[in-house]
Amino acid sequence: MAQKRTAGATPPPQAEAYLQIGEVAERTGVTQRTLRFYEEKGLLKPPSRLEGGFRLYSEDDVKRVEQIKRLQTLLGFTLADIKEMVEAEALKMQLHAEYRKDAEISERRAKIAKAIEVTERQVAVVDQKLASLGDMKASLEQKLSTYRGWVAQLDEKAAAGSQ
Amino acid sequence: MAQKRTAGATPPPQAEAYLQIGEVAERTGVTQRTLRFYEEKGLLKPPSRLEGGFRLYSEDDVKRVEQIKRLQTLLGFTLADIKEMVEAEALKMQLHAEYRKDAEISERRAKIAKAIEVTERQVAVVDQKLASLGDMKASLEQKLSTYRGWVAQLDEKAAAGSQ
DNA sequence: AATAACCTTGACGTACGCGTTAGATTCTGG
DNA sequence: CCAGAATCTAACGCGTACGTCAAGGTTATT
Repeated sequence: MAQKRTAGATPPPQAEAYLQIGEVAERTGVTQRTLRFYEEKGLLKPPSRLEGGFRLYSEDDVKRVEQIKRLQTLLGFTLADIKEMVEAEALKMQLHAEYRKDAEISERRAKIAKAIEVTERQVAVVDQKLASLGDMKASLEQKLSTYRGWVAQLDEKAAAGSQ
Repeated sequence: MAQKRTAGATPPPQAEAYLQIGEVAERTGVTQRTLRFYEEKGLLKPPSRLEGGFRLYSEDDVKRVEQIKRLQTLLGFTLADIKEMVEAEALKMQLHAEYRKDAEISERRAKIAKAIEVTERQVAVVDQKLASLGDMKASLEQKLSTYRGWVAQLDEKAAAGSQ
């Protein structure tokens, strides 16, 4: 066979735009181990595979990895937290898929209500962090202005001494 | 001896306002183990002791523990990061103590410059986190409004169906 | 002086988030 | 068709941030 073929079990959407794990690792700055680890932990959906078993990632997968990294390193969420958020996202997709089908309306209501609840909790957490960070920034700038005041005083003394 | 006496090696400032580790733990919500751990790691200065070896903490120590916890749990800094910040704070105190003494002016300048540099880096980090959190909040609220739109649509259908 | 309540220093255990081989398999270029 | 690069699974290792005994010593109370 001259062409790469994809596994029958989990074919990629249908386009040519796939990425192997090495490329994803390079583009996202995480290691291959980390990508497999996220998959194990349910943070990334099991990607499609080549016949031989090589993972094939989509651009969406890349975006999700970047999202995970931001949540983790910049905002200090645990992977468990992030998994919850990812699952909420999956739920949203599920809702979207059901949107045009004739599912039970009350059931749809319940799911949406749940999604709203989860999201509102997330907003509350983010608000708390924003407030804390704001306080912190204020106190840091307070410190900076104190330091700069000291430098100014030293400058004055130096000027007075040299006259 | 009818009165508790403090150890000669490291007497507390001089007042009666001291706290044993259990009280500090209770007031800050961390465990005693955590307080000793922070001390081991240099995040808390070794507190004074009673003759028998019991740790005696000050109100300032309590505040520092609370600060550490905020930095850690809300903002996601590692203890190593926090140690750096605490040391910067110690440097500030050192500067303040030297402030009225006749230390070398150029040396003082250098120390202040260093403190400013460290603090500015911290501000930059905080700004990045603020920006990320802002983005995140916006996208969460975007999601919320999408969900609420869905609910509204369901409401419409229900109203139409019941007429 | 006995006893409870609190504290001490080890020292080993644990959960999280990956790092690091190891050995086999698969893919790509010549 | 085969060398060499990329990937696979499995499994043990490691740094961080503590938890959890264990075996005592100290302080307060009676």
